[in-house]
Amino acid sequence: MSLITTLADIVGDAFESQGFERAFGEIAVSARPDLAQFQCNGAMPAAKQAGKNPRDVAQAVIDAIADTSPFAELGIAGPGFINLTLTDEYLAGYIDELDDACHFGVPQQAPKRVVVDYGGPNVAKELHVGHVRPAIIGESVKRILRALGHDVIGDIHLGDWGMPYGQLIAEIADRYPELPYFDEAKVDGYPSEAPVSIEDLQELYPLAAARAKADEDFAARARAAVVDLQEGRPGYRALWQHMRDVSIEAMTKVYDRLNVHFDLWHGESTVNHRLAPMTRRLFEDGFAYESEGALVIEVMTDEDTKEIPPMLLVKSDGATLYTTWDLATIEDRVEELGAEEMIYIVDVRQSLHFEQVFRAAYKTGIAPEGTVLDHSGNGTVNGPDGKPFRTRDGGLLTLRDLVDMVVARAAKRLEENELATEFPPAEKAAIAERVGLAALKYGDLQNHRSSNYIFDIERFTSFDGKTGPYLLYGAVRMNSLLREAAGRSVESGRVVAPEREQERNLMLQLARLPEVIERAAQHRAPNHVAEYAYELVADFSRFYEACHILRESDPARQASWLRLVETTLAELSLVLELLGIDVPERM
RNA sequence: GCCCCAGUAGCUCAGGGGAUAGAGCACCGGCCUCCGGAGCCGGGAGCGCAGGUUCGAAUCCUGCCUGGGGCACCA
Repeated sequence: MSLITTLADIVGDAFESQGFERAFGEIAVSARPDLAQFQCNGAMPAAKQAGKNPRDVAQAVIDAIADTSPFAELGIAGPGFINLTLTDEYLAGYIDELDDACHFGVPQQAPKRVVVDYGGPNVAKELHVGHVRPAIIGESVKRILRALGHDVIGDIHLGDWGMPYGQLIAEIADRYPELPYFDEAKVDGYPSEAPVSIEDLQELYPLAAARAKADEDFAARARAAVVDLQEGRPGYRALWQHMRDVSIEAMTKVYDRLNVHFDLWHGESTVNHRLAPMTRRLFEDGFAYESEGALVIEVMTDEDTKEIPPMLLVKSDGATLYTTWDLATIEDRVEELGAEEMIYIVDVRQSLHFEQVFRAAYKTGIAPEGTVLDHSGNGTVNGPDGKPFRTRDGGLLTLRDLVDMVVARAAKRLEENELATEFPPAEKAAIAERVGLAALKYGDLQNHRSSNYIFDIERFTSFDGKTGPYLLYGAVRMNSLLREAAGRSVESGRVVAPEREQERNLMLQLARLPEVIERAAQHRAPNHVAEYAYELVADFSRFYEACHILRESDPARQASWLRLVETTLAELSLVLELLGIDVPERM
């Protein structure tokens, strides 16, 4: 159990014994570390409720604490804050038991089946800077929920079923009419080799899209191709499958580099078989009705004071669209995956879309009561001008180029600082890769998920201050210290009561992980974990300066300090893993 | 026009109805006979405006100003 919930139990018991709800015993890290380590604010609302004096209530609660042995100090301050400070022995005892096996105090919750929907790139288009946030944040959210014991499935939810693929099919048909995919008499036996490479697709797609705008005849053929594709015309399906496969192969390379991994590579197309039965049922059950030739679902209720437009279910030309697919995907996740919770890490600008889809899902029973549907939107990466990031010529920066840029900058910095110079070139390159990615990821994750931030490569790759490289440096230094200790046959032992402030602060910091993870999970906001990683390393650095471990003459204290380093490294490793940041052995 | 989001230090950003609002960068000043100085210690400076709710508001509510985004047959 976490330290803070242990304390909340003790104080909650005391509240209860005085006739109050035990929830008033909630404990927080003190806002005034000069006065106490922890605080409880419950006496003030409790007194309010009972019509009593808050300081009297606080005193009564303190007097009612059954076992005061963990506390060095218990006091009242201000209007009725209960201040708590632990004995050093108690704190050391708690830290002594912290390890991987007990998840560093992180409570394991009743597992829920959760789907995290993140990534969402389109087939046939190269990943670009706009995909970096959902990828990094989604991966972290997935890992954070897993750390709490949930059963989490990460699904990339590819954009693979819309107009773009009709346009591409039409374009390819025009250019290479001799390909077997366009022979209507043929129904199988298509080549296993893709007729187009990912580079071809990336070149063809913008051309086809532009052509569809300018050439009505082409646009009509593209629309017809979409309908044929969705109805299962074998040649089109085969060609589409090639496009999908080569795209996945290309994006996997980039995602792997980012340490982003999906359990499912589902997409819009995955639920194609559900579309017709679902829309038919919704119409028959009276949920969907005709409006301006299209089929829509009313999602506004009597309680709404704001206008919310109906959700478009089927277009007037009979085709489905992304709302239909997203609704069917909810159905699929409930029925096939047993999902109880679906979290969408998708651009915040999609919020109206999700609002409509979620309302429709609840209203129609596609999402059973109690299902959590949550659009936890991400913000954008902006350029120095505060607008969404563009290359110098106004184009979109590809994700691959972005990663290359950051890694190259990291490599240059290593050189400038004459670091890792004696390592073999391959290791040096691997280190630059990790430093660059840590810089990129930490630069992203330290911001709140939903806020936009300015991408500043110089700042992110800087080796000073609150950056990814600083965290790696901390971890590597701990590793190096432990290696040195092992070389001198110095062994770790039981954690003993801290003597110095820096030692005590590090212990208190180590004890905070559980509530950090819970808060991050609750808000789907990895920046809380990112902030904690920095604080942990910073507290370690202070401890490291103040307590010279290898020179310490008292063997018990030395063993305790070494143990503290081991615990810190283990916890930091966990935290960096939650952020998706890889640590090199040395650097 | 309606709706959503944001406005916090010179810059980039955190911040959970609680006490004296925090970091990093930049700027100024210290610290290696010592485990990795990518470090540590110290310094100044801030919640868009106006009301309201509350014992207590950066946080909740209302209005205004500024910026960004979104408003069915693209995704």
